[in-house]
Amino acid sequence: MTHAEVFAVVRRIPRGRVATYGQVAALAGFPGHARQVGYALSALDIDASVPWHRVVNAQGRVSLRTGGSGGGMVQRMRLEQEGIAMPGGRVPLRDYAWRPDAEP
DNA sequence: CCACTGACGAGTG
DNA sequence: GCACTCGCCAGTG
Repeated sequence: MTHAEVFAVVRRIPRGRVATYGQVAALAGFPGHARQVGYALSALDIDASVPWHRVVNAQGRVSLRTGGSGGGMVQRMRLEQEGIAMPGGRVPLRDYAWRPDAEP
């Protein structure tokens, strides 16, 4: 359950899709460790070579300090750049959730 | 090396 | 829908 493991999974998230913390943890082989995934991402740099912005919480919301230093705005901006809208301030997971089994 | 410190999730009332 | 509880690990200073 190292940060590297988490990043490896996050890097697999296809563009235009989002994954939840719990999903990433499960795919990394550590179901139930969603929190640690969050801790791992917290160590990431905003310019890191990882699509960390595609990771949202189970409610489709951006978990990082929303409104604080504007960090959350960066994530939202990047998501919209990929065509992922956030009506109501949250991502409609029903439509954008990443489905590894649905990949080509 | 020790202690602190966090991007969560699921269940219950 | 909201408030509260418990379970979890690795990195940083």
